[in-house]
Amino acid sequence: MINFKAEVVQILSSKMEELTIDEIMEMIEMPPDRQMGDYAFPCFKLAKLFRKAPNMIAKDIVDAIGENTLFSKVENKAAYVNFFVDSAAFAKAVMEEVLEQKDAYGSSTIGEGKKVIVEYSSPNIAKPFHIGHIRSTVIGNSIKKIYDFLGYDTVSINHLGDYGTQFGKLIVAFKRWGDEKEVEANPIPTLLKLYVKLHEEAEKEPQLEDEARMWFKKLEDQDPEALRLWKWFRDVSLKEFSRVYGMLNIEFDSYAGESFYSDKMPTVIESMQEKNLLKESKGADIVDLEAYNMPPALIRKSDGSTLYITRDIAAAIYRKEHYDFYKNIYVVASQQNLHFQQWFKVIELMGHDWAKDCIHIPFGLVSLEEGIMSTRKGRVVFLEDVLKKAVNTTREIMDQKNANLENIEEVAKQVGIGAVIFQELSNSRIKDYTFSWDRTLNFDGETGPYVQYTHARACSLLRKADVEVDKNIAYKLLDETALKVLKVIEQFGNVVKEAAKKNEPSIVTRYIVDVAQAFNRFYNESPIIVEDKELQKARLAVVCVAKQTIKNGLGLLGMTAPEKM
RNA sequence: GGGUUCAUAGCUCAGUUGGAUAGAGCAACGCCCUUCUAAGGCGUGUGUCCGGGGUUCGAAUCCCUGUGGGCCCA
Repeated sequence: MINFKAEVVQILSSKMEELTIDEIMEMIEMPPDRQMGDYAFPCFKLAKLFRKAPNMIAKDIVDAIGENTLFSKVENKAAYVNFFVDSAAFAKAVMEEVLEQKDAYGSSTIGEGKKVIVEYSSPNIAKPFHIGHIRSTVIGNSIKKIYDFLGYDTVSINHLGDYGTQFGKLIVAFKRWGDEKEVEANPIPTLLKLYVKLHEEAEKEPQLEDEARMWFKKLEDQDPEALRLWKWFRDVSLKEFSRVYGMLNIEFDSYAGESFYSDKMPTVIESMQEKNLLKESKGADIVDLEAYNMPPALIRKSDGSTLYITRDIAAAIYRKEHYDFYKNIYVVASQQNLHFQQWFKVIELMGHDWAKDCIHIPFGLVSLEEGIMSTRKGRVVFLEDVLKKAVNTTREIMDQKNANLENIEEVAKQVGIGAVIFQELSNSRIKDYTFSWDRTLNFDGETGPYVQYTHARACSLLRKADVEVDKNIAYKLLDETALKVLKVIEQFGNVVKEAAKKNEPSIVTRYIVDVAQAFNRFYNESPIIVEDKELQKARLAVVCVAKQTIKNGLGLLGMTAPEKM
């Protein structure tokens, strides 16, 4: 594809030897309105260099440039030099690119040969999968897909919370009050009930806590009964999680959770001892981080048990050895900021220069209108319920609008669940938000259904016209609204790179809305299927590339693009 | 108390490395389906960009400071 920006730089560079190519590249801007041109070069900064008023500099540059084939007009306005791209040349460049690349349009090979690990979702075993878990799950999945699209070799890891003293408690509770059939039938709610009951009973009967500690010890010592129960709890929980992952269409390359690293911690602690990092404090082993303005990292408690931080360090070291990652990304709530800073620092102090390749991607807190979520107080919204309700609502809307659709169930799932994912990925990660059914189930405006609907409309046009779109198009027939669509589409590649750079899927989400808005304006203003076959073909080509861009974009969010809805 | 993060329209939020008149969606009201899917399009109104300083040709954006909220640590 012709790089118009590079052409602008070339032209400017030939008129101004005082500036380097890179300096000019840095200064180029996109005007806020297309009427002002496609690229702009502001001259304010040059005032000192040329000892002239910025307006005059801009005027001189324009006079010097004269005629050019790629740009229909070069104009001076105030202190700006504005470049107007020749419409036909631009349309040709964009459309050829999309039509050639198809599903790969917007992708890149910049990540080739580099391995990126993305850890996300990571729920706790035997605990409900609630609306708070959606963030890590969906953001992480999208980040993985974005890196994939840029050519990186990605590994997705679900770091399950499947180890710790709570399993001792669970074993005790199950042995006392549990029923195998009940657990099998309804695993997580039943296990949760048992867990809560143990806490209540332990207040009256404190020796239950000791019993629980004993059973966890047995688990660590590979006692057959403890191991069997733990594994069973893990399996039934995972089965339930898998149902939700299935609805979201999310898969993981690895489910290596906390238990997987339990036997890898002693060597890590030894290595810290060798490096003289550990200090004793109140019977516990810590790494003093005062020099870095952080509280100490607690590596081993006075009773000898290890902590999350030790497990995370062991996991990171294992991953470096096993995967030799280029980047090791953690999609975990911002509450854990300090935790990550601490152990990244410990890794660095251990002499691992790859500490800088470990990245924590934080996101904000989800709360309910009634307050912060609390499973024990029953203040919780289950993710599966949200997804089901979204599908049902979609189904109701479809029954009114398009009841004859052959695969209506399937489409209702794609749209309903897509709506939840899209909304989750609409705002910047870091923002806190309050979950609201109204907002989740509203399908008007900047929503997933809006974008999918736009895609379905485009598909419908292509079906109706039933002509093959190729690159042999009368580009000059396209009018302003069509060009605006192409102008947005051209940005896709940059948008994907920007989203990866900032690890921010919402950049893609909002971009897709821009594409859909531009397309819908075009759709309303310009009849596509018209008598004039040449014009029809040109407009259909716009429909085709818009459809392709929306589809590719939705793919990066982990969504599908139905052809009918 | 320390750290961290956020504050933009009634609500939810965008706003690229400082750049031209600060933008979307929701909500409200009005218009557009005998023509390609109305989950759509068009139009109407609203801003102390949290307050105060500073940097400069230019600040919602950068620096300092104050206020208010979230989260984390003892």
